[in-house]
Amino acid sequence: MAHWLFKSEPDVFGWDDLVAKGDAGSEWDGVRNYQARNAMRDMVIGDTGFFYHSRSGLEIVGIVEVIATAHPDSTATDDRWDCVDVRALRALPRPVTLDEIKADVRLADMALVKNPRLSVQPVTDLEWALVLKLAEQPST
DNA sequence: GCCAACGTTGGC
DNA sequence: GCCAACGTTGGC
Repeated sequence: MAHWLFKSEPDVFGWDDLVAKGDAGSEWDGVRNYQARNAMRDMVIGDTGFFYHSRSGLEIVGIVEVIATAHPDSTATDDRWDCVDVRALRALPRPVTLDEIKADVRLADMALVKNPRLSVQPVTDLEWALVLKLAEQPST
């Protein structure tokens, strides 16, 4: 199973909003960027992803699961845009901040750091494990 | 709220 | 097909 990272502004659609959707989850709609769309087209059911709060928060707060593969984005006005469905799986033991990620040399290549504007991005197995490990350690 | 960085658009 | 102009994103 591959790993991903989904970004959203908590003021618009935050972790709590996805949790509120329950197991039925939600379309990850509104993506209008080809790289992000292509990432979603590569997802399979059961893939997991980090949920990151951009703009305010700047931290990874939870883990989502892909529950439907790419299908047309119901909010799109043309047929270029696809999206997947995701549901909240669990919150991290504690949020992992962007500052922490930047401070860890092993995470310096994360798309989150290198290409902050990409709203849906792949995460390597190593990055995934390292972020989870950070989340399990008390904040320093 | 500002603005740098990036992606997209459209005139040529 | 190039590239200037524009709009959007997101860290600060």
